[in-house]
Amino acid sequence: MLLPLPFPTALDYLAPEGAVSPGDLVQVPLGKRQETGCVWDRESDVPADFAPVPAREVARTRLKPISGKLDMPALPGDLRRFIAWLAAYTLTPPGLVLAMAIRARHTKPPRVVHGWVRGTEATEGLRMTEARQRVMAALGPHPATTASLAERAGVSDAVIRGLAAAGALREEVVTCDPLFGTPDPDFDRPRLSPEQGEAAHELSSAVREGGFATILLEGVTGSGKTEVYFEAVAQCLAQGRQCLVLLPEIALSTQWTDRFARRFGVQPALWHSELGGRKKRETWYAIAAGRAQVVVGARSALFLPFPALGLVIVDEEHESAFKQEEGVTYHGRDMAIVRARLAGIPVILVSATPSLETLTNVEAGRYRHVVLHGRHGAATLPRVALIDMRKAPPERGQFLSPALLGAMRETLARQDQAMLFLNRRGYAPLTLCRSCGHRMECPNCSAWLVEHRARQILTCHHCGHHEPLPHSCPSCAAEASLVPIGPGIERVHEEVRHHFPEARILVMASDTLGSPSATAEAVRQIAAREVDLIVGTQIVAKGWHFPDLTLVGVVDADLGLGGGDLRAAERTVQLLHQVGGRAGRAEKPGQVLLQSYLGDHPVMQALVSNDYQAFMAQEAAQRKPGFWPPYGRLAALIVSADTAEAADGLAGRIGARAPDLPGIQVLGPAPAPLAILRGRHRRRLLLRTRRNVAVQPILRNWLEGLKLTTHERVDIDIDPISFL
DNA sequence: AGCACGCCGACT
DNA sequence: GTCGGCGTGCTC
Repeated sequence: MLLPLPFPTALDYLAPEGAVSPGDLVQVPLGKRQETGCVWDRESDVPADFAPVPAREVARTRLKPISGKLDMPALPGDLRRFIAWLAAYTLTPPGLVLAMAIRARHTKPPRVVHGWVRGTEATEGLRMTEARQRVMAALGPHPATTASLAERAGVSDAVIRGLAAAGALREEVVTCDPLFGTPDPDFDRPRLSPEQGEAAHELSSAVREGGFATILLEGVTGSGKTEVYFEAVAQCLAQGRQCLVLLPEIALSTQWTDRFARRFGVQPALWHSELGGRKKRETWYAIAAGRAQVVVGARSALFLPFPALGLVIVDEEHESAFKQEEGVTYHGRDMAIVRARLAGIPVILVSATPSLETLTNVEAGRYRHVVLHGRHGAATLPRVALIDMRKAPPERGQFLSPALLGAMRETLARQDQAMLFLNRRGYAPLTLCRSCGHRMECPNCSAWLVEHRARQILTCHHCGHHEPLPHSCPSCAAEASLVPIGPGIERVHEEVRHHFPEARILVMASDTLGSPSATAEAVRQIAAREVDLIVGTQIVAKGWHFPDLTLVGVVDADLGLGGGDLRAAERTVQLLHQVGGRAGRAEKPGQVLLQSYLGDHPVMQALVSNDYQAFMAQEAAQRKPGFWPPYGRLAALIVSADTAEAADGLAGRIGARAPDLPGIQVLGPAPAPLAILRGRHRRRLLLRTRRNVAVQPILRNWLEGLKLTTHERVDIDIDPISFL
């Protein structure tokens, strides 16, 4: 029995012969409380790959009996194997992974919806008033709820109750869940170009044949990748199987779901962490019952109990947002592949700028490759040009160069839209005292406080700490000496307003938009041409389609390159390519301008020449000799304690017993880039191995027998992405 | 995770 | 004397 608790192993319970089978959800006693657990069978549910902790035998006489079986669908075998596999791979207690799979469902089954159908009693003997006749006429072949029937017939529910009491209406459970319509694979078949058709055929064939396969669908922004993989979804539906589509930020994806609805006639089921309460529970049950056939979700959707999963799609596979950093750390894209392998079904990775990991797997023949070369319809790729900020800098205290301002002016004069991109929220990233040099820093983290001028506060983007913007320097008490250094999106907005007072400007940032519906409204306004200029952070880079947008200006193209992150260059190219892809998606040609002080940097050269392949070849050549991913494996140990001394002490203890074996290296301990986070002092060690070495047994040996006090912690991050 | 147990300081 | 802080260990 696996319980959703951080135990190292499953526990044993007594059950009458044949009463429960693997996957069943049951109530069991634990100490003096009751817990929900999942029946786990040792043979098939525990993977051999990473040598997990063996279960300890408990004397038969001490075993407690299960309290009872819950009336809900069992977790399918492939999901159970996935849970066990992921737990072993990430060195997480399996119960915590199980918790992710059953947390949403709670113990209560969803409310049963009843509806009315024609009853057994004839209506002859009844006084058929006009209202009653309307109700009988409004009845359809499917059960209708009281509310919907009353509305259709234009009567109150009293009329329905009267008819029910007389036997003219009969109550039935509503089987066709109105929340999850049935997608129709033939609802609106698109006209595909020959190239698209061929790609769609290849993907559909993989679905038809079944079996595990990983396929990379690569195509420039606007090449119609979505339409193409929709054909694989259609094939999956035609076979009566379920399909899971993972998107990096699902809450923002109304344009995606609308597109789905136009193609398949109904909205897909949505799954993300903001989904709450009843909706979440009902979605979970609809998926478990097979009524929800297509699920679009964030990475957490990987833990849903699909009884008949036939296809997994990972859109924007290169996105680092797929990596879960808190709690159980796992990479959504990689685990999607594992899920598909364990279920024996194909998985399609989709991107305009695939990750080096994926490209390497393609090259090694582990993944298949389907490429779309052309932009759809009349659209052409945007022209990318560099603005050398060393030669033609902006005015002092400003951030937009004359060249960019000129291009914006021309664009607006043509009645087109322009967009400025800066991946930094707030007004200014640093507030500095001019008289003593004091920097405004977070009391809990080693990070600068970011000014948010609209709210008159300084805030930490790592822990949420915020304080009012002071009038005098807290260090030297000088008055009016604090100055903002560097641009944030609010400051760029101010500058744009100054230069274009007549323009309708929209600011798009995750904190100014807040809810998904606000985002959807902003996107609608842009698409409907109700704004002229957009100033935005990362959020504008998503796959939006803005037909009148012809200019994209990147305010600080160098921004992502600092910080010594392994993937900084790769990520910058991917992000800026994606942002640039917003320009010129319809008939009008698009233009992208990059403001940079590092014009010779390979990243800028790759963007200007639009040669992603050459750039990635160069990236590969840099990572290969040092066995950096994907040519080797990494695992990070984040050591934390409540004082710097304690953190150093623990890091030293761990460092001193670091494994010394051929083919593996330990880097550190070193202060983590965010040496203090939420008041905890952090140190970092990095384990690097050859690709064919499993890091899990090494880590297990290394940390075995390590005694930690309550204030000390060691967090393991297998395949780390972020280096914070 | 929750909960009990047990060991120390500070209180009606 | 006991109340309650938290650090430690266990739950089939």
